Amino acid sequence: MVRDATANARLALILGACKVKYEGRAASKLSEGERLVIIKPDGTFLVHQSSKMAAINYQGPGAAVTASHGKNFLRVEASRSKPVRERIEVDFSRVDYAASFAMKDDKKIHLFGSERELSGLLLQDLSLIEPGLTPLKRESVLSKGAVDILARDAAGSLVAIEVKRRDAGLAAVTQLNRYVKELRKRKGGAVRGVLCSPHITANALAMLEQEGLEYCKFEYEIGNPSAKIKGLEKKQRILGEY
Amino acid sequence: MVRDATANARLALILGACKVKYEGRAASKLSEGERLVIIKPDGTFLVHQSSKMAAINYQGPGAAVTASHGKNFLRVEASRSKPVRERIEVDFSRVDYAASFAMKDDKKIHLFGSERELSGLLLQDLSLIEPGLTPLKRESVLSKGAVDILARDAAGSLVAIEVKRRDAGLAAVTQLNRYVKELRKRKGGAVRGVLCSPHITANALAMLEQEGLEYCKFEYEIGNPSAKIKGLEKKQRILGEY
DNA sequence: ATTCTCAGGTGCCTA
DNA sequence: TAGGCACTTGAGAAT
Repeated sequence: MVRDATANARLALILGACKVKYEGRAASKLSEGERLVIIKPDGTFLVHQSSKMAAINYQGPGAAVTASHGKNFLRVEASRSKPVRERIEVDFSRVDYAASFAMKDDKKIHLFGSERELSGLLLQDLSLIEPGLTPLKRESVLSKGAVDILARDAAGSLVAIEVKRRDAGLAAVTQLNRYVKELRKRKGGAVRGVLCSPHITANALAMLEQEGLEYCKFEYEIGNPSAKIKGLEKKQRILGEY
Repeated sequence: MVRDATANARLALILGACKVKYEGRAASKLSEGERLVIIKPDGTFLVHQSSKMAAINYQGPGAAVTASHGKNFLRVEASRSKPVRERIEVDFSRVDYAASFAMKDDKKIHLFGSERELSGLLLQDLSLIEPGLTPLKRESVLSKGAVDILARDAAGSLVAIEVKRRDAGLAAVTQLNRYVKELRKRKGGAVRGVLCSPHITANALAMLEQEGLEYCKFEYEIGNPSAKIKGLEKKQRILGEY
C-alpha cells in the first residue's frame, strides 16, 4: 500500500503502535505508542501523537519513503538529503489501520489580516500615524532586511516604520533600530524610526525610548475580505535630538 | 462519529472535498478541494492539504469540536476562546473516508542536539572557546532574556556567550549585544560577548565585529544518546577597547 | 498572565 | 542558493 501510494502520488495513512527513530539535523527516539503516520503525495512525512498540534517527527516535501515488512512488523522509512542527510524510521509492531487515497487540491488559501495587509492599509493613510507624513516606499530593501514603510515627515526627515500585527517585543525594537541606523549611515541626515503595533511589551518600550525611537499603537478589525485599521494612538515624544 | 470521537477522546479522521473558513487572530478562506481533517483526543484540530508539512488551518489543544449534517453535506466546526475567540468551519460536499480510533500514547520524545544540550557541552569545557575561561552561570537571567553561558576570562572580564545550534543571523548578534550592554550597565567593568555557532552569515559577522563582539565557530556531531562538540575555531580579535 | 527564547521550526520572497 | 523575516507561529520556562 505504501509503495503504491508513493509511486502514484496518493495520500497514505497508517495508524498503529510504533517506535520512532530520527537522525539528521538533530536526533530523537520515541518509544512504543500509538501514532498516526501521514504520507502526502509530495513526499511530506508526518508522525503525529495523540496530542499537540505539531508532528512529533517529520520530513518535508520531497522525502523518499520506503516500506518493508515481515510477519509481525512493518517498517516505514523516510529520508532526504536536504537541508542535510536525514532519516526517520518508524517500526510498527501493530497496524490498526492503513489505506491510501487520491487527493487532488490545487487551491490556495486567502489569508486576511497579515502584516503585509496591515502595512498596506497604513500606507494608504499615513496621517493616521502623524499628520504630514508622505509615503515614499513600501518594503524598502536595505542591505540587511527591509523596512515595512518608508516615509518623509513634515520637517523633511526620513521615517522608517515597522509594523507588527501582534505584540512587539525586544526583537521588533532591535530590528527597527538596525534599519534606522543603516538609513542614517547611507542617507545621512535625520532619520526617525516608528514602531506600529497593537501592543508592546514594557521592556521593549523602555528600550525603544532609550534608543530614541517612537511607538504608535493601533487596533484593527478583521472584516471580510480585508482588515480595517480601527484606531491609532501616538506615543508622543519630544524629539530634541533631531 | 465525530461526536462520539470528541466525547470519548478518540482520534477522528475525515477525508473528503471541503471548503474551509477561519476567523480569529486572522481570517482565511479556502475554496473547495480534497483535504484531510484530523481531530485529536485533546481537541487539536488540523486541516491538511495534499502538500506541505504545515496544516493549512488549525486549532490548538482544547478546541471545542462540533459536527452537523444534512442529506448532502457535513459541517465540522472547531472553536476556542483563547488566545482569542477563534472558529474554523469545514464544509464537506463529499466524504471519502471517516473513522475514529482509540489512541493511547503517553511517551515523550527524547531529543538530542538541542541548543540547551550544546550549551551544556560547551560549559563543561570552556577552554574549547578560549583558555582561562571560568564558568560562572548557565542560563543567567537578565531583565531582558537570559544569557546562555556567563563566564570570566583570564583577565577578569565578564564574558557573555550566546550559543546557536545552526546559522547565526542578524538577530543572534543583536540578541547578544543586548545582553552585553545590560551586563555592562548592571555590573560595570569590562564585559565581552562571544557568539558560538556552526555558521554565521556575512552580514551578521560584519555587524558583530562592528559592535566589538567576538565569534567562535564550532562543529558538533550527533551521536547517541547525545551530541559531541567536534571542533572549535576562534575568530581572534584585538580587544583594544577593553 | 506576561514575556522571553528555541524550534530538527516552516514557508515565503528577493537579491 | 543564501539570507532575512513573518507566522492564526507553537511550546516551554521563568518571573
